[in-house]
Amino acid sequence: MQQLEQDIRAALSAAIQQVFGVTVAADQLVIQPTRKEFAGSFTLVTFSLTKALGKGPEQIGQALGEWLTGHEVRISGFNVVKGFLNLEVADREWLRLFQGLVQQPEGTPVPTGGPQDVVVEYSSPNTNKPLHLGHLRNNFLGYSVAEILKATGATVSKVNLVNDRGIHICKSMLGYQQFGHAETPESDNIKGDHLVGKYYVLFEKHYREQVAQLVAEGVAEDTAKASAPLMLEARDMLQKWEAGDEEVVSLWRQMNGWVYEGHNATYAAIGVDFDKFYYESGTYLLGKERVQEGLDRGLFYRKEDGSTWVDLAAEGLDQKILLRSDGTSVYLTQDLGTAELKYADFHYDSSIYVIADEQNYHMQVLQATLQKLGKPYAAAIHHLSYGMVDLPTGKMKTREGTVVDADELVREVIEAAKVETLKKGKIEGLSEEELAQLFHTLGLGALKYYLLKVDPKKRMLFNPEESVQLQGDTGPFVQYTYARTASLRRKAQQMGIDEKAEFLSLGELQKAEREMIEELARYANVVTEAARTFSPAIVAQYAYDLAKAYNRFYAEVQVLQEPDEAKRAFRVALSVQTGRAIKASMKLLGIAVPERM
RNA sequence: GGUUGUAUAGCUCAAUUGGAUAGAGCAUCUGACUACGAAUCAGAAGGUUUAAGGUUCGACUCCUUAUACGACCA
Repeated sequence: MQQLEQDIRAALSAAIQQVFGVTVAADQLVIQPTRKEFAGSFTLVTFSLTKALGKGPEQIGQALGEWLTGHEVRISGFNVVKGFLNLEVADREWLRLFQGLVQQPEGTPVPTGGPQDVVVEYSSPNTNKPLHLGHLRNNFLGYSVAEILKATGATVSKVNLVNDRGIHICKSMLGYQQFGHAETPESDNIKGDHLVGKYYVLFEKHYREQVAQLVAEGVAEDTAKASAPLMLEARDMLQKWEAGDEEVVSLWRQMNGWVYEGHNATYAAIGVDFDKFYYESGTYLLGKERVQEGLDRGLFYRKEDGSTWVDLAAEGLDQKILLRSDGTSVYLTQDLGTAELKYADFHYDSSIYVIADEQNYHMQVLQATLQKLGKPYAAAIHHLSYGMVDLPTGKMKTREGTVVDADELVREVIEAAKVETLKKGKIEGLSEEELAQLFHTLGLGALKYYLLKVDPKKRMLFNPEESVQLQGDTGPFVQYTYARTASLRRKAQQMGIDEKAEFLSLGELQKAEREMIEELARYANVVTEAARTFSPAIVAQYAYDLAKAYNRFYAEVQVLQEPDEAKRAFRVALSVQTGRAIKASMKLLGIAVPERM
């Protein structure tokens, strides 16, 4: 398709030269897909040529259309509507294109000229609580973008930067010490991340009570927050941690271990993985060294209180603190260290950070600071900024207990898929294990598709009822369509139909067939665009379009009942190829497709 | 206060980056299973693209101002 469009551009450019004696570069022509209501596949917008050619838009369209049908065999017809020249591509050309797709081995990369060595950092959880709905959008996005970039032929490394240190981690540790009873995930049969999260919440609860108490006694709120006993203890614990206090570090290890186990179980359930883990406890010291380097080279400066700052006013940003007056590090400090480690490990030409848009400013500061330090890898940093997930009731808030837990949500979508699938009753003969697998595939398919179909940049609304729906623009709709093609293929094989027959001499195509080929041929464009914009939403939209087009095709033409042998084989091949394309597209979203459902 | 993002059908989202009569799904209504999977298909209805100006052959898209909601930085 990309090739065909280029050829048409070149032919149009030649036509303009021949007919009007004017040179217009092929890539300057405005070409777009023809709208459904008109005949044709490619449309030249002739408005933009009127000045250069000194003619009216209809006149230009008519002249170019006539020349092209006379000189380019692949163009079989044309029509002109106002400033639009609609070009019809010959059926033989569509069949040739289709033949090419059928013969292409699975997983053939789509070269885009984009980066070749990419690091995608995503997930990046705190080790004081379980994953929630917001993390799910992040994880699905990160995984999917990595898959999309792989499809362009790039080498992609997925990394997870674990936020395993800092005051918030101390809070859950302190909560456990003070309000816990030495329980373990085993003793209470609870996932480790949930156990730790419970004590983080308990800490916050008691801490708020202390603050409220102080405020009631007449203390100013800010002072109360800073001087509540629990906060003082947490700070004390953080200092002990930084000093390597044995008892504190050992508790830290134990509780983080529980969280890792819990998070890993969630990762396994949602089907995401990582090539490498980084831990902030392992990068903040390197970050401090970089701050010192900047200080030595006069790029950063110290204030009277001993804190270290970088001045990014020249870059349109503010002054930003790098080290506190007591010498402890801030987020930015450790991010400097992590960036350096990642580059040392992977020598990337593109480094993607999947982080919510609330950190837009922070990411600008990080990149500008690295640039100030003259780090060669700074320019390759790209912040894949995505919008937060809202609930019908508003924002998710820990305080108000409105946070949607990831593990629970996954259980719910699987259960919903199970209920609906059993209701349909089309799955006899599957074993218990196969059924469990199927419900998982469908439940996660619904959830992933729901979270990925929205433009990542945009804030989105999570509606629990809609997220488990199976009809319309949903993951299971696409999965269902795949299962249809698979079912049809099984029957065709039983009938001995050759799905790899020769189709070039088939003659005229039906509208539904032609549209199906056009959709299939778009795949490379879709991958290119999705990779360029880091947008799984484009792939989701495409998977939906494929499914929609196939179901229309399926309703309009007969496949196995078609009496003409050549046509029958062609339609089977079209179905098989559609199945392949759906499977490949869904794979880019991290979604599996079932053979039956 | 400063910076910044968003605003499209009742609801959730699209719109090939300035092109044709702004498209889908959900919800509502109508039709299609003794044809290959009805988790489907066909159709109806639903819009002053937040408001007001501007730029041009042409604006949901670009510019200005205002309003609403969000985020970040003090």
